Amino acid sequence: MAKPSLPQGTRDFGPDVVRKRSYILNIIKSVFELYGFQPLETPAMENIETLMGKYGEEGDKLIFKILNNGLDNPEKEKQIREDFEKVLQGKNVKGITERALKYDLTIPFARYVAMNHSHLTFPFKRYQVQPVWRADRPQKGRYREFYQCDADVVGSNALLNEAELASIYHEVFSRLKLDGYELRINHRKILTALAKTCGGIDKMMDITIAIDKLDKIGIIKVKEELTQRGLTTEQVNIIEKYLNINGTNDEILNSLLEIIGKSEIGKKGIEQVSFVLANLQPQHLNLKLDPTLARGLNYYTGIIFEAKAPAEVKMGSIGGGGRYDDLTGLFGVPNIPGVGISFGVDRIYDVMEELNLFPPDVHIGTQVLFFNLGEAESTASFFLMQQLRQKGVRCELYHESAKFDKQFKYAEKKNIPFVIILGEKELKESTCNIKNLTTGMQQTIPTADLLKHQF
RNA sequence: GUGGUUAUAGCUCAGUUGGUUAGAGCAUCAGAUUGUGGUUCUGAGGGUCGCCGGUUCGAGCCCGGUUAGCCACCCCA
Repeated sequence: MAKPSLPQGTRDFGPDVVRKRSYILNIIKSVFELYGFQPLETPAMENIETLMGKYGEEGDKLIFKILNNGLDNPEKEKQIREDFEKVLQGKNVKGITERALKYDLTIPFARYVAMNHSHLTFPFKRYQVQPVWRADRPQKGRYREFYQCDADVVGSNALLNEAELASIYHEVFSRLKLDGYELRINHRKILTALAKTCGGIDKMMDITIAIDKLDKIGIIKVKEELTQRGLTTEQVNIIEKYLNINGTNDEILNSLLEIIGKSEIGKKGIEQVSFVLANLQPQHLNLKLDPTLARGLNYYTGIIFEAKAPAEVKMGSIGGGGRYDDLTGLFGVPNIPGVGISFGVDRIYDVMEELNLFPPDVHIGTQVLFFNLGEAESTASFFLMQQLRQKGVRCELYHESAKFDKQFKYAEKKNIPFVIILGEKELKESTCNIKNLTTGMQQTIPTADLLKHQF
């Protein structure tokens, strides 16, 4: 028998890890609820045409496709061979694969809204916490199965939503003690205006992909890449001027007005960003306008967000989002605009682990361990334990009569803070010993008082 | 998908130009200790050297392939 193993890029989560993940997830979910979002879940798999073509050419390649069942049916052999020929040419054929694992939560949500818009109350605010799958090659902070936590508002053009979503980022990261995070915003229309002034709208993709790398590769390489992508020196110079914009949010807005303010679309983008910034206290939210922020997903049309891990951990993006004018239009229901954000829990986990930000009590599962010191003693302990459980105290009784040494070590390993020792002597006297393993302090109390004791 | 790099005990890692029986620390288990853990001491168990093949009298070490981790590119949370 071969050694068991996991598929590339997937992980098991042991008890400690699940507790820490839940700690993060619970904070995110409760903040979503605090802002009036409602939960939604969609299936792990979608019909493949729901997903294809929504994430750009690269995205399509990273979608996990599911092989149809029954391909070995001899009656269909001829058709299947023909279909498979098409697969070899890089096409998707229903006869071979008609379903795929979901790639993100936004598109399935758009599909849901398109299917249910007639009986949803708009604006519809939903949050969704589920795994997604990408056939990417794994590396640090990149997995093939990972969780996304999304909050979206659909059916509203109000920029108030953007302001609220920015506050959610702040609230969640503050509660996680992840100070030092950075939230950057930009506007697709600002990027569009830039593209229009140099190279034309069809160069938009080339320009955004290149300038998005500024942080990583520096201005010189970005210029090289722009030239390589077919921009003239004059156009590259405008972009360089754009990339050199710096200063406070207000200063950046002014510089942007200078470069692209003449274009209607650019002006509109700048206005919207100003509005959102004006309605928040950006300095308190680590909120920074960043004209170089691009984001790959091509359905964004308005303000875009990116949350970055504290600079010292080299993780990059731990969340992102933005506004999309017409996502449900892809599914035949036009004119439902939306805006949403996403948290990448797996990356947030890695960052928190690296910065040691989990609270120590995150590991406390069982609060009290009853020692097992014999038959009569354990029967009495069991009875007491059940009463404590009724009170909501998480307890367990050691599974067999054993030496003290063993039972103490069990409690230690499981991070159980209290043990209750009830032996022959205590049984006679109707008392029990409560020992706090953190402090080493021990007290003897009448069993009758145990239920009143605070753990 | 492309390139680089790593893989030895549960964990972290040594392992000489290829040479007899592959080591250490930590962890585990047992004992010192039949009602008080964390310290200490003694002892024990634990390995198909990731997997498959090749070169060689002989491979943990060299070569090829493969799987997985990590890193870079692409892209992204």
